[in-house]
Amino acid sequence: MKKPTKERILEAATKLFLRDGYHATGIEAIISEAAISRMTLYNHFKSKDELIIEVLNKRHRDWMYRFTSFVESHAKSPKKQLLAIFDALQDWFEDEDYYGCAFVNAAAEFSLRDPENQALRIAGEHKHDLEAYILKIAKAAEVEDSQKLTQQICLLIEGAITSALIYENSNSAIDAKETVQQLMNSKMGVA
Amino acid sequence: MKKPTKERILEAATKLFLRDGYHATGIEAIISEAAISRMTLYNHFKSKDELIIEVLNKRHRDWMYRFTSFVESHAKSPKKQLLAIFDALQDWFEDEDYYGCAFVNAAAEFSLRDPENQALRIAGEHKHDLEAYILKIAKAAEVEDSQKLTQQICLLIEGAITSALIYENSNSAIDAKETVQQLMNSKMGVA
DNA sequence: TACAATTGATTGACCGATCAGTATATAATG
DNA sequence: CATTATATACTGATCGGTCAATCAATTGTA
Repeated sequence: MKKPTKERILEAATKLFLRDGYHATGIEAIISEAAISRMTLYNHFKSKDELIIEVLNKRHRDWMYRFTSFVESHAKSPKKQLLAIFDALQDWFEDEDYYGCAFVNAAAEFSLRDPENQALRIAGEHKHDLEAYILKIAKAAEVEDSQKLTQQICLLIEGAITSALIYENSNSAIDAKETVQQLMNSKMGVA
Repeated sequence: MKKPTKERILEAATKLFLRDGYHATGIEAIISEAAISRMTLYNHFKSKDELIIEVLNKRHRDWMYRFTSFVESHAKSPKKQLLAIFDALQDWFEDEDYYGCAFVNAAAEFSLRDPENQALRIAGEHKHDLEAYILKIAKAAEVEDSQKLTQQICLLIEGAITSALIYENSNSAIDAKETVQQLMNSKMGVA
């Protein structure tokens, strides 16, 4: 086995949490998927909750890296990067094991009444970081209202993520991209 | 007690499933919330799975009724109704017990690998019905491309639902509304 | 009006299965 | 030999679901 045990556990857990849900995935399933034994898992993580937290933290790093790498390698000018965002999403949605956003799913599954919940905190931070990244590009693109455009792009990103999952709309990323294009072309005109 | 027992159970289950999640909500919590005993629940529903299905079916009816009623009572012309959609969302988001969309949450929680899963089927049907309703209005509004506008509105609806939950953005519905307004004003112009 | 019979809803005790987590013993590694 | 990781068996708690007894209300009969 090449990969460190801890990494194997994290990858197995990530796959199952995404595919089957956080609550529905038991310890048994994780150790089976990672091909390790029970105590090995508890040697690396002190509880399932902590495993969930580490999975989400790692997912945040991995996802942001993949996302930003795609955007910056597929487009050079900030304006084109704003559109390339949706090519990155399209690339993601085409994964055979696309099961939605780990953070949106976590927000759906963990009770929002618990403000102490770490998973929810990480989910919020993830979306915040994503928004900050887009705002940075939007400002570099020198669009009319970078703040507003960023909000609109974020809305469309979230919409595309959900639509790709539930509507089984394989074009949601493309639809969102065209919409952003249309918004950037329009000279504004709120009623 | 005025309300029928079955209805009380459905309301209690709906509240808890939404707030705490489908898996995390146990039978014990439901019968406690509904102030009934265990067998009373199983007398009305043969299993938790069936209860979930009935909750979702009822939620679909109730949600669509509230949504369409709001839209149609707050705007008369189809064009204005397309914008009133987001006022309806805003109204929904302001519920003190807004915990996201029951169907999006269900899709997040139940394994998408199981194509037989009833909950996922209902979630898909719900979104399909919602889209059909919007398309009907869009056609009546005689916009340039009603099909495309409908897709865009659906993307923005889903985005607003998620953003209201995770970003804790209380303006997501308003942002989405302004975006639709901007899209309707723009004379198109894809690159 | 009286009273028993029937029926349907409700209850608390209980079932096996499975949950997250642990104790202990063994095997591998330096 | 010392240390670390692994495997097996087990814990108490909780899961969804069931059973048999009981309660309440209604009905039939006189």
